[in-house]
Amino acid sequence: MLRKRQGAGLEANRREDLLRAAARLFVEKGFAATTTRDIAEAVGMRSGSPFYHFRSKQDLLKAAMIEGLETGYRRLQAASAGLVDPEQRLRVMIRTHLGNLLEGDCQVPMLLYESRSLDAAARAEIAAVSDRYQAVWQATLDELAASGRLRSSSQPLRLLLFGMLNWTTQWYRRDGELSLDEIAEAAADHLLG
Amino acid sequence: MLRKRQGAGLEANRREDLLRAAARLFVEKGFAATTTRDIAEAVGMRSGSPFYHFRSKQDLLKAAMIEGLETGYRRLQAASAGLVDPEQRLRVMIRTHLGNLLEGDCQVPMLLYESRSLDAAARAEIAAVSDRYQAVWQATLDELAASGRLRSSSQPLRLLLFGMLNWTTQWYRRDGELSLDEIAEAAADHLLG
DNA sequence: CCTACCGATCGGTAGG
DNA sequence: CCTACCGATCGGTAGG
Repeated sequence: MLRKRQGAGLEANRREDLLRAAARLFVEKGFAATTTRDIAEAVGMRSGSPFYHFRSKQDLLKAAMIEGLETGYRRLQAASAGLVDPEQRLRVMIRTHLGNLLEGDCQVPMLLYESRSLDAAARAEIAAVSDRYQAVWQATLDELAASGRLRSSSQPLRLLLFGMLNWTTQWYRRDGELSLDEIAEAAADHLLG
Repeated sequence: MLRKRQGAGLEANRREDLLRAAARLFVEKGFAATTTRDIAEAVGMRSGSPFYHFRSKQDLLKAAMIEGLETGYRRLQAASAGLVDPEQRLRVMIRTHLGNLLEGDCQVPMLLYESRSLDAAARAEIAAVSDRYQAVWQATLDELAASGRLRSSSQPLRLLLFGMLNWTTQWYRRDGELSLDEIAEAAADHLLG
């Protein structure tokens, strides 16, 4: 019984290893340019072994995306749920989102771009998780718009805001001049009055 | 002589056809997921024929990127060069950039993302063309900052601005609610006071 | 620009 | 999770 539980735990660990390696490689080289052999090698397996844990390469992508999104969602909730003032909450959310993007080893929005490689069913599953993430933002932006602390309607604003933040994955460098705190502040300042 | 010139013209046309098809497919499916056979088929050629015009698949990507960037650069210059007021110029540049991104059939910034598939020499060539494009923006943003019409330093701002604009390729729909004019205005308003 | 083709690679599977 | 393998596909070339 104990051995059985331990076995299942180890197996789950290997699955996690594969997911992390896959996410990193998919972001780095793109889904199509990453081979399942690359992923296997990254975790010290032989070429056929990933298929013991995942049915297909697409399945690996789907699982990596969903896990990345859910981790980000949990972090966002944990950081912002207690904040009553919507402006302060937005600032914390922006900083948390940048952390989700740039402090981990998997840049989810760039991964999301790869959903073109999935079938409609998988894309729908991912869109559902992604929508939850968006909804948290929309609620706070609506709150700010209602109290007059945003100039314009809040839906196009959400899209422009996500653009500012998500595009950082294209130019941010850990050893660059700007810290995440500074970027977060600049983005928030340009949004709020 | 006339026939010769005509022949060269037709050949150049086929080359252009290949470039346009390649750019569209590379954006749509990604570089690695697009086969040279896809590109050949898109212009009615057989699988080996693209290699009469281009040495390799990478060469096609490089040429498509450079041409896209140069076309965009020309449009940007043509639209903005005559404008003296920097604020008005910035607004026109924003609108023109959105046109470059979303009115053509090749979304250059998303193509730029594929430069990871090129070698260092090709990447450097592309970076040089891209830098010229950026420099036009930086000059106008500096001018605005110097005259106090921008809140913060203008270099991080340029990056955030490009994020707002380039990310539109991820959500903009031609038949959606927002027009390019409206998006351009919203972006400009959130940048300027 | 086409025909015919090659060598390499890749996702995935059977069987243990 | 490994070994051994298959069928398909792909970038690219020779020769015309």
